Amino acid sequence: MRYHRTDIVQYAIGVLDQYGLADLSMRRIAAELGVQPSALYHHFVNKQALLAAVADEILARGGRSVEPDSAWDKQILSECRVLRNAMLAYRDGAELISTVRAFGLGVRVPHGELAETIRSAGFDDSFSRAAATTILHFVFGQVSYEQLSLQAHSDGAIDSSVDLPAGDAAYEFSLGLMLIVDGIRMRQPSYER
Amino acid sequence: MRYHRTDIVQYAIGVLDQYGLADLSMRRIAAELGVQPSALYHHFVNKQALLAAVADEILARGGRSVEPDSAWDKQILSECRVLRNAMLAYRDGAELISTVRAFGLGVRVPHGELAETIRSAGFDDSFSRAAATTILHFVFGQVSYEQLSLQAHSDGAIDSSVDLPAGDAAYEFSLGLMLIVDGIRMRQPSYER
DNA sequence: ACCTGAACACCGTTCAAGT
DNA sequence: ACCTGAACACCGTTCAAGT
Repeated sequence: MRYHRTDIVQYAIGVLDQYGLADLSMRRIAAELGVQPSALYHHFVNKQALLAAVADEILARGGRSVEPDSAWDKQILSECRVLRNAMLAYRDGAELISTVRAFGLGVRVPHGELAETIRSAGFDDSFSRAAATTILHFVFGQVSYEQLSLQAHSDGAIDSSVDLPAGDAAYEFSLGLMLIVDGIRMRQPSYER
Repeated sequence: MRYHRTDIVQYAIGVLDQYGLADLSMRRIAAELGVQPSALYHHFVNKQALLAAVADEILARGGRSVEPDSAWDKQILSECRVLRNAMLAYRDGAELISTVRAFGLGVRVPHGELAETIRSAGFDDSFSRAAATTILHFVFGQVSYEQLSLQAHSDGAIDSSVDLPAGDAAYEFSLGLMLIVDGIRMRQPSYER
């Protein structure tokens, strides 16, 4: 059997979802494909590049938010919800995306869309980009934590004395996002009371 | 030579600062101590526990914010600045703390203080905790990213086509924090215009 | 209480060679 | 173009045994 980059990414997503990020090794992916580990290096320069491709595919599968012509704040909430769902759809999805970003690799995270949406509310480029970054930091942190506590409840592997969020995750997500969006709105030139 | 937990943590911080988180291995710490790797397991059940201790020590060295009796929002900014400085003081400090948190281990992160400060502004427990969590997600994400781009500029190891923040990190930090704090303030029962 | 020495079951990556 | 086979230089962790 001969494979392409895309086949490998599909299998890798399967491994991720079944075994988790900690067990997403080159050797395991290779084994799953019925191939020698070294074969993967014909398709990806290294493991980081493979993980980046997996991260991009997970985000791509989540789709894009298309709120026709609703208000900028509704649009942001919608874009973030799509992003959150994309990550929640696979085991350790948020951790994977965070990890790839921590490598300094480019992941097709919707920073541009968010910044554009904010700019459409009348902000300049520099502010819009910074605000979009703020939103993304929150989203990745929140969803990673959310996914961690999901896992903590399913297996017993996590120290229960720490007790994680526990509160309604979807609520916490909306609340945090709303705080940031409100903070942005307050800075609109046209903002009154 | 015989060591205690605390000695090992000191050496581990040295290894972290010199070689980075990726090279902070049990074997390297042991080598630095002039001891067999297995010796470390007499002091820590596993690597995660050792990393958690290192994370706690780094945060402890950062100290605590003591803004006598200034306004709640100033207090929050101060607490976050202290936290940021603590992480920036060591190579990969923010990544380390994020990693330990991702394990589901308890790190002595100032969540309680932040929540208490917010509660002092007149919010209920549930909201205060959620808002504190929002702030921390932002802070860890932001400072990790900040530290990544510091590293990207010092070595050439990071894909320069991705080009990271580039903007003034301290400014971005303050801005993001301010957005969240403003969002919180807007929800104060006593808030007017 | 603290450590050694040896082993086990893994990693990511390289490289010559095959088809 | 895609893969094998073998090797290299690492990991974290366990465990019997030493002092």
